[in-house]
Amino acid sequence: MDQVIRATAAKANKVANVTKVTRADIGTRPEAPALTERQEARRRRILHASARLASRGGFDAVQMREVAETSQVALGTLYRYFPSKIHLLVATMQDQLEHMHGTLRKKPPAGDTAAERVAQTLMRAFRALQREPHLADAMVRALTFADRSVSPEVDQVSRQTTAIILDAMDLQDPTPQQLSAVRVIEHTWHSALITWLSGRASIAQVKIDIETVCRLIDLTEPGVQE
Amino acid sequence: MDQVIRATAAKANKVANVTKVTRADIGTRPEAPALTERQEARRRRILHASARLASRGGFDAVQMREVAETSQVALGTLYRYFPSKIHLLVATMQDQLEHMHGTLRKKPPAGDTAAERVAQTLMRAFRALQREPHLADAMVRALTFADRSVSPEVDQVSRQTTAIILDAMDLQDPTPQQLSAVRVIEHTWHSALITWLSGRASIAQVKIDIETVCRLIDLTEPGVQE
DNA sequence: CGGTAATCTAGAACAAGTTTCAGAGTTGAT
DNA sequence: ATCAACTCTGAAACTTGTTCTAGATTACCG
Repeated sequence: MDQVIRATAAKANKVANVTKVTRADIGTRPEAPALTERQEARRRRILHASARLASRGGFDAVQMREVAETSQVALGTLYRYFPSKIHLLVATMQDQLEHMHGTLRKKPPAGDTAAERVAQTLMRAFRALQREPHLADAMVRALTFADRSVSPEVDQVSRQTTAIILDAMDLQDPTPQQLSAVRVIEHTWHSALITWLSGRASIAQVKIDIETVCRLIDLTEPGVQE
Repeated sequence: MDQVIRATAAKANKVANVTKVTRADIGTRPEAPALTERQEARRRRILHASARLASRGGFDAVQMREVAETSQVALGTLYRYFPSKIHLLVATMQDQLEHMHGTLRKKPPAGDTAAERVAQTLMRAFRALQREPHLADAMVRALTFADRSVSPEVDQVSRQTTAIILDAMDLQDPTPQQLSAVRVIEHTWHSALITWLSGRASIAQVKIDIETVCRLIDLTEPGVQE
């Protein structure tokens, strides 16, 4: 539960004795340290195992030893690819989000206002999550539990989410106010998911919350106010 | 990290063999199983130790063995009062929230619109959290990481937060729409705190987010629309 | 091809949350 | 005051995330 602090400490160590540059975070997307084919395959196996275990029993069912075993990789190797369980699950989320974004792109939401389209898109995503509630649990919990050492990866997830919402709004260049609204929508989205996952809010309630927050967009949409 | 599942399982067991009713959750407020004076004192010591350790190093610094030692209580006893680290930290949050609510009540926010008053109140709370960022970290992380087994306690925290916001709005009987807005504000509040705590958003950014979401209130305030 | 640095494996070891247990201490009702 | 039930203590044990180590394997450079 507190292993994160140790992960952070370790990372600090690595930075400290820079004798041999150990490349951190093989698992992260953007920089892509050019993986071997076999490495890419390993990475894929790991993410696949992670998602499968998560689908079964959520956050707690993703046990590092089991992920390693399932993906036929030594425990140490797993940790080289993903420096902590949280990193692993956040990476899993990135992976799933990409799928999701692709899927959503195919059927753009039909709605007159940007608010409607965004609400519709989020509800579509929500229904997808409902099909794999355990997986959703694992990913969302990891995301909100992540500490500073996972910031880059979490940020990446956040950017991806923003992209999905902006896509739904179908805007060329959003105003700062609209970007603020998008931020708030993301906040609401995450937090509402959590309350649903922990059984404190119904699906209907989440729907209402999403629709409510999406009205914020209307507030900014008319645009011509200068 | 996954101990929560075991805690849940254990609780299930307790429910299962109901030969001797083991009273669960001494730590929870509302039901108040009538604690002895000494028990009340223990509970207080534990919460105090928890808060103190959290203030030092955040979530990870609150180690159950150390909390037990500091509060002069056996480990088993600590677990009898608070069935998991998460329970303990959520209870700590309840405790702090009570303080906070009391403090806020003394100086009601000055503002013309409900939106302003709420934003002002939340920023005041935010500044209080900034004074003890580690404590804030511990409490918020526990809150969002909590699973179903902690739902009642988390719900209690949520109700308390709602009360604070409604207080700031200064309404007699809010409409369903206003309640929705309050829910969304709470979502934003929590999620914004997380992004700040994990270093992904600045204080200024949090302020903007809060002010943005508070505009939702204006949307519903005029009220006379039937 | 040969050598060297990086990577991978198996497995032990460590840390902290959680559980368990036997015995000592309290409490409450009679 | 006394007995039964409950609670507390101290310590060991167990689980799972994380780290470490020594010895294979692999990738790559010449």
